[in-house]
Amino acid sequence: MNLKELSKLLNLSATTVSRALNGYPEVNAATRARVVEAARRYGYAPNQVAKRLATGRALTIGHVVPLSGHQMINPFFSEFIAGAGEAYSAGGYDMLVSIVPEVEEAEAYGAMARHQKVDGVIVHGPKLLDPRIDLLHELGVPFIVHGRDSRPERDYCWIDMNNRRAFLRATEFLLDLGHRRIALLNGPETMQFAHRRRRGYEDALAARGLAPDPALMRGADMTESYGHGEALRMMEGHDPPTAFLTASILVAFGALRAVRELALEPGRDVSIVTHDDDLSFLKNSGAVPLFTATRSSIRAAGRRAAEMLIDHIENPRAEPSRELWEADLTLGRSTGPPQHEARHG
Amino acid sequence: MNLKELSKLLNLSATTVSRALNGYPEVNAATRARVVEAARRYGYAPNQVAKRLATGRALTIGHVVPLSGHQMINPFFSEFIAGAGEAYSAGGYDMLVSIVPEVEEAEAYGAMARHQKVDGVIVHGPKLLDPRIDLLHELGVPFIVHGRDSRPERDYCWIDMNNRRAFLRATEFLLDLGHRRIALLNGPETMQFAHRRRRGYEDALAARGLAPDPALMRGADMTESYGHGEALRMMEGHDPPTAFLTASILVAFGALRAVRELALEPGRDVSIVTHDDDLSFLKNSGAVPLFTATRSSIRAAGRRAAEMLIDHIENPRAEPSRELWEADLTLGRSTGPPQHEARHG
DNA sequence: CCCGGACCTCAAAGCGCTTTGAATACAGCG
DNA sequence: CGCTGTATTCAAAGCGCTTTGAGGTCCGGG
Repeated sequence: MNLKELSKLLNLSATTVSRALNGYPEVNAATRARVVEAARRYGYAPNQVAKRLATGRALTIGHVVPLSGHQMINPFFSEFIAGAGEAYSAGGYDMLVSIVPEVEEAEAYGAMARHQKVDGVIVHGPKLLDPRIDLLHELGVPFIVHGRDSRPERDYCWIDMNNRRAFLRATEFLLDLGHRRIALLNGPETMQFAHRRRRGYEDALAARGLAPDPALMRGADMTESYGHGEALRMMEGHDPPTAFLTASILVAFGALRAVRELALEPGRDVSIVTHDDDLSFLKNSGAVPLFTATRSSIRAAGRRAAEMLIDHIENPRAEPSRELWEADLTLGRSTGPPQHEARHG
Repeated sequence: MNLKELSKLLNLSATTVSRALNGYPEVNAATRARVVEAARRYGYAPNQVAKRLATGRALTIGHVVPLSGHQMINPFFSEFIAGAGEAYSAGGYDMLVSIVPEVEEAEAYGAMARHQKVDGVIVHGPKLLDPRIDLLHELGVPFIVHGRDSRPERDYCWIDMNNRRAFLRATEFLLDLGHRRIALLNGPETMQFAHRRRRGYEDALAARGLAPDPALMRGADMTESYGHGEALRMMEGHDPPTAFLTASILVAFGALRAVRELALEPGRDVSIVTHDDDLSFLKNSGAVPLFTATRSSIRAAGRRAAEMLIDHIENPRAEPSRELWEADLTLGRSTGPPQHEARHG
């Protein structure tokens, strides 16, 4: 059933039927009712492809998801799009996802734009100096960055968490408890967010006159086994840390497992603070949460990012908008004063 | 730059340019070279929307992802699409993702099909008697089910893991070690896959003349905290299990955490066997894997499902194909004979 | 009774591509 | 030289929708 057939059935022109269904004012209320009813009865639904060609709007937003070097797909991605999906539904947009090896990432954006498949794109996981931002500017595609470049003064939309401050506060919190040897299990430090987190960590140490110890700092894809492996290695080294600051709850679970394997009590023998993206399948759960954590919902960010992008698409002349969210710092069961200080201080 | 402009520039008709670029044989080799070069130089890329309208093919495959009752997004989904994405790239297809509350799931398939946005869809997570299968048949949309209905004799494509046998083998393995009180931390039992897993578990028990104990069986969304909570409760109950069989590595990590909190040694005091979907961010890692597990890569299944669907779309008259994969059973560090038997047997 | 305006409806053009059916050019053949 | 066949190119129609610009109808005011 297409528009022509439906209008024939109704003895109306395609124009009128189209207008009736799209809510244009210049059609008689009785006619509209008749059209809507017929469309319902015959199960007519406009062909989106034709509609897109005619209107020039794709009503689609693109996401490019890179597979990291080790073919890992970012587990936060599904959480982000769960949020974005809500905004898309509300705004009548579809979501197009392209999954590509990391090295083809930029090209994937180019292809989406040139073929006019999408009205806008979301840029995930910006690197330190991210070429995609210039690329998208050149291509003239509306976009929003989840995170930001190191040149945020440039004219583009972004939504980000205050990574530096979150890790500054987390580190200060551990320092206040008396910890001096605090390990950082960071995300991949080619990423902007990880870079900022490290700065927060280092700034907090510096403010107390402490120098960061390279032996206590790592950066890598945020997996459970990374957290476990690095925590184990550090704890078994000489002069082990008394606390860990981890970049994701996945890493924190790994570190926790290492602590338990060493027959130590988390929160007493070793402290763990983590950033928590509030993943729906890995909750920081419990009446008192398991982990002391800086928390910012990645899903909420996805929802908001989608809203902002839609807004930007529909009002292209408006100023690019930015939002910087602060993370909560919630107290859990994984932190306490270091053993040594507790006994003697 | 569109086709008309490019052909004007080349002093050729749009027909010839289109054919040159699409590899049709009836165009002179020299002409083709000239066209291809010009397209490259001017950055011409055909408008996909127009192409789709003209050819009647969407070159897009749809995924509908439901948000469960508690708004949880299935973490396996991202892993599945990572695999599927590879097949789509290879076949020139795009991936359209629609994220909807569970109750609107069927309607989302209907909308994709009626609006002709997609050439086919993937059905995730079939329920016991899944209405989507009939619906898609009626709508005439090619589809493949990841999993299967309880009526698999009906004519549709599917790819599934032998869930029943995997859990049968896992249970038998624990029984062979001497375990008699084996807890099952299953997925949501409205799902076909969880239902089959439970049958495997029960069949294995029945074969040894053991009756399943309802106190040792649970089914729910497969989260870490579910695994932790249920394992803790069961261990603290009277007549606790000596082994756990869990439906996902997420649940297994939860159970492991509970075991450790009780100061018990996994593999010695309590055994854990899990199914492992081989998630890239939650590896069952180690020289000897952490968990004894039945393993089947959900990502590989995604890749294969996409290939099969594309095949089905391009050869609609062929018989619907099915594949049933067997899971490996790999030995890890989380299992051993039960304490009591070990001492006295 | 005529005219302007409000209201409703329509035919046709256009979105950018593919594909059909026809046209042109040229070589080879009898 | 006329004819057939092959190789190459083209004009035009069509995919299903929106939108423009125009036409028709009906009303009240002059």
